[in-house]
Amino acid sequence: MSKAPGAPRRADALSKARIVEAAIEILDEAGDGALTFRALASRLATGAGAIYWHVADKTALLTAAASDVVDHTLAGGGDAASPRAAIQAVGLRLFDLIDARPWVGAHLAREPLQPAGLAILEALGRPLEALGAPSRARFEVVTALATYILGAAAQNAANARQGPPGRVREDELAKVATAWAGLDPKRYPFLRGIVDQMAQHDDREQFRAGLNLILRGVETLA
Amino acid sequence: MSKAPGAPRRADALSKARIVEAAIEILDEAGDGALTFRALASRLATGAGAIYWHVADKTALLTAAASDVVDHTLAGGGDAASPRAAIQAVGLRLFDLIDARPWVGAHLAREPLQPAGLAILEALGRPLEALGAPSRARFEVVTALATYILGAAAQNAANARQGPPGRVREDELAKVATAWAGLDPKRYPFLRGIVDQMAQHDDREQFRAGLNLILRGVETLA
DNA sequence: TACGAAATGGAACGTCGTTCCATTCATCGC
DNA sequence: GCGATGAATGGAACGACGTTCCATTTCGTA
Repeated sequence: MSKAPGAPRRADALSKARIVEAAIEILDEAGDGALTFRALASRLATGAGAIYWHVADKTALLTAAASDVVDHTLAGGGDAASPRAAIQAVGLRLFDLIDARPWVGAHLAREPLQPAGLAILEALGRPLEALGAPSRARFEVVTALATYILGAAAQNAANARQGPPGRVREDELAKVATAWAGLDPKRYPFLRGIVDQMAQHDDREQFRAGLNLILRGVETLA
Repeated sequence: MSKAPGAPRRADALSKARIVEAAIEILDEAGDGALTFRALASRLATGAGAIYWHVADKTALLTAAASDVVDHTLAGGGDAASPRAAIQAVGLRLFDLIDARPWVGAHLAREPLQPAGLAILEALGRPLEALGAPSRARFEVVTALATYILGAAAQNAANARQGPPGRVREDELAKVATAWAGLDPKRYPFLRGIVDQMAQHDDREQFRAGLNLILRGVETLA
């Protein structure tokens, strides 16, 4: 009687959307390593095999999950005062997203050409011509921005992998700082010289500074 | 009688150096996914358990392998005409290394603070003060450079993962280009506009262009 | 020559992604 | 109304992996 061929078999029927939603919950609660087809099946009260009817494999699952949260993050952008501010805003929004959900950064760095990656390129590229970048350099400039942002994402995700429990970032920094301080001064004079800056730096500010460096470089092209 | 406690039991005795060497061979020949403790044991004509006497785990093995090839690559640097040329040379040497051995890029992006990562920061940092970067910004500048370089490394490694057989890079680009051309013009106007640049770009030139953007930005700080 | 520690290598464990397949259920032609 | 068809399900099973365990061998030393 019902015309929809996809009429649900039960109220809580499986669907790609529901699977991705559950996957995101697991990733947010317990991180990268906790996303398992068994854990996912358990949370959805089904078998692991059933999931494969809706999702090709684990990579596709992570791609869909990353695309979901990235699209949502990028959509939240109001209009900025200047093209430069617009690009900064996109970068910082992505930084904050990956700071909160490191698994996005890890996956994005591993598979850059997924839908989420395209959305990032598009969001970065729009304000670009207004910034004054010559049109023939646009490809090089967006990819440079994306490379930097995704690189920072990967490293942030790597940092987050060791110490998940909350306020231990300072301890981690202190540990790295003492490790650097113990380095051979003959082989690592430069690192020894910036130990203090390293110990006191703020990740978000560091990211913003690097982004500004690229933007300054772009402005010299105009 | 012999004073060395570590005297080899046989001529082809196991050692960390020999294990790392064999691991590098496997990685170079068959890529990331082929490095297995079983495959490694088979190549060394021993058991998987014996390897653990010399190496803590797989991460440590990859870290040692990456450190080996990165140190070797960085050591090959002659003196450059200018500090700017020196930094460009370090970047391009690393790009070529990772282009030839994508597994290095994949591991470096996943674990940035290993010995290899420190060597990269040191190599980038030395020419920096001569470039005119204010000393209080040195930390931000090196990490920005390293973030960009390691980001490009990760993406290059990701590209290499799909099509290992030699001269198919052009085909890959063409495939991505037609995919972009088929994108919804309403949602992706910018990407549609740079499809041609994307189809014709050269990876190494693109990398160099992004590096130059950052270096220009640094020079505005002086 | 006998002993203890370094070193070895193969078996075994637990977990993962994925495949397979018997079974269920809603739909559609008769 | 009623089987037939195919979408959808879920649990068992497969093969491979990283890692652990342990019986055994080998060597320096007493």
